[in-house]
Amino acid sequence: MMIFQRTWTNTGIHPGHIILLDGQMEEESALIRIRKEKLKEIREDLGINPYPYTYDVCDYSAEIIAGFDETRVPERTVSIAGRIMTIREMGKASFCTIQDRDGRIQLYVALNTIGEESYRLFKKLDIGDIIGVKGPVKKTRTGEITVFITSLTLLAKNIRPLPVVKEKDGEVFDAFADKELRYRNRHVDLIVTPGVKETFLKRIAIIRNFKKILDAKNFNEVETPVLQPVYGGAAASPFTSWHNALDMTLYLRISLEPYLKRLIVGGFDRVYEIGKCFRNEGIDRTHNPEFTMLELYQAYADFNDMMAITEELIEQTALAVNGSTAISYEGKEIELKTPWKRLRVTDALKEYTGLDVMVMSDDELRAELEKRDAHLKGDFVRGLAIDELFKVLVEDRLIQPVFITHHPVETTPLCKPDYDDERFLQRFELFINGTEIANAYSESNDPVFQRKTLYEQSLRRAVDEEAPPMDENFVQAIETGMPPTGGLGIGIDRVVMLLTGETSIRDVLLFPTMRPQD
RNA sequence: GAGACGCUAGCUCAGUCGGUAGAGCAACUGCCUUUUAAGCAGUGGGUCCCGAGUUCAAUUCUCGGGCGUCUCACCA
Repeated sequence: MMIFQRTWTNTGIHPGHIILLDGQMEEESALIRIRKEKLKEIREDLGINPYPYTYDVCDYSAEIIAGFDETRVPERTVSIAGRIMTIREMGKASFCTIQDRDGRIQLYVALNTIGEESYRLFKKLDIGDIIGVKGPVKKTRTGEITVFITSLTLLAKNIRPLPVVKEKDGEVFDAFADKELRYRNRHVDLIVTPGVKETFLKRIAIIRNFKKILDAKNFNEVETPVLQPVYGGAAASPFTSWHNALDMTLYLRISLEPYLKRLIVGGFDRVYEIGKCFRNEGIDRTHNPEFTMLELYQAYADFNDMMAITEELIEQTALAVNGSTAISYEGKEIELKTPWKRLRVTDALKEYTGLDVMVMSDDELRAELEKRDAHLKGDFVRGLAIDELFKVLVEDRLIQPVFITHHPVETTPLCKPDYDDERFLQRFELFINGTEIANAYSESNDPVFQRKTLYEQSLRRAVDEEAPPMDENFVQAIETGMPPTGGLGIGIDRVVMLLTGETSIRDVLLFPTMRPQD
């Protein structure tokens, strides 16, 4: 949309301009002007309110078509509302297609059936208008199930024309293709682009199914603060805000973890939250500044239990929304059937690169990093070097689901070390299609250890600005006594991408973050 | 953060080796009572993203800016 700033010699509003909310004016296109004139004619000449209050919707397109019975006499009469998507006018009779909640259905509008008054109204209608109609359902000569309307009610007049997308035999013509326009005008995209609404319905179904599974396991869904005086639970740059009355800085959360663990301490044995997290970092195909995480915590459980839950959530949800565990993504065939392979970080490195980091010296690790042009933030730390080598050399080769386990202890302060080798953690990350989908720990609950590691992590802020600051209240919660706990985080957007076949996170977010246009 | 590409009518796109632009759909007028990318005849519609420079002349060339898309690097 182009915005023009003009000054007018008189103070009157030029009739050819629309005032925008910010006081600027948009030059009005002829298309909008003509539709506003029709609006006036509908009100004044026909005496019809183009924006009435309700309509008695009794039927929906998909159900009418699915339930059609050709032998039924007399025909079934329906009452349906929707948006006009096509109009084919033939003098004293017309066909049009409306789109409702579930899909599209054709209407037949004949002068001698609906009468002169209604036909005059019909002739003033445009693609994009919302109407309510009643009438019997019949098949046309060419076999299309059609409502032969006997009653027409205008429910909302459109004055901003929609892109006209046509379809024949599954082929789409004049698609609303400009991705920028689609993201900025998602309401239009949802109306005119085939498949978009279905993608978001699938997203809704995925989240609903996750909740169903967790609720059945007696997890309690909770809500924790988005605005936090101290952020933590991940290594990331936060968004910063300011509370006027409290005269203090508040951060938008970067993870759900710190408050969910307080609830475990408080006696909720099983909690989860599905909510937005915010990270002030770059935007690309797989990253949006705000994104949705599932985090769950289960008392008296460890990372093995989290693996079982992860497998169940993903496999069952794939079956629920796709009817299959096999998915095709970017031309790759991925099989989500459980159980999934489990591989230690160090074994994965050995398997995919031949490097046996268990026997390599620090200097050898350093040399390997340099060879890949990979760099650590701050001083050399052996565990971080191993983790970095894994990220650079192995991650994107993990196409089939695999639990990568036992990361070096230096990668996070929030996880318990493993029983028999304290250099490694009881942690896993789930990789599918080269992307981290989930991350889980046997959560650290040793308060002395926790205070020490979080303090050490806060010191890393000197070399790594993404290291979170010390969270005293969180440590005190752990000092109160947290039961042994398994914790799991799943990137919802990435799961949705995987299960819908979308390759850009923006195509699974209704309203991706966009820069303002001017 | 780096590179490539794009921005022309409401939408999808042509085009101008520098002389202010076209098509299809949409719109408007007329015809048409079973069409379906309906059809036929006609009409209108554009600060060619913004700014500067070069030039008699810039939508086109050069530079700068804006916004976006894609790829690469980093964080989930």
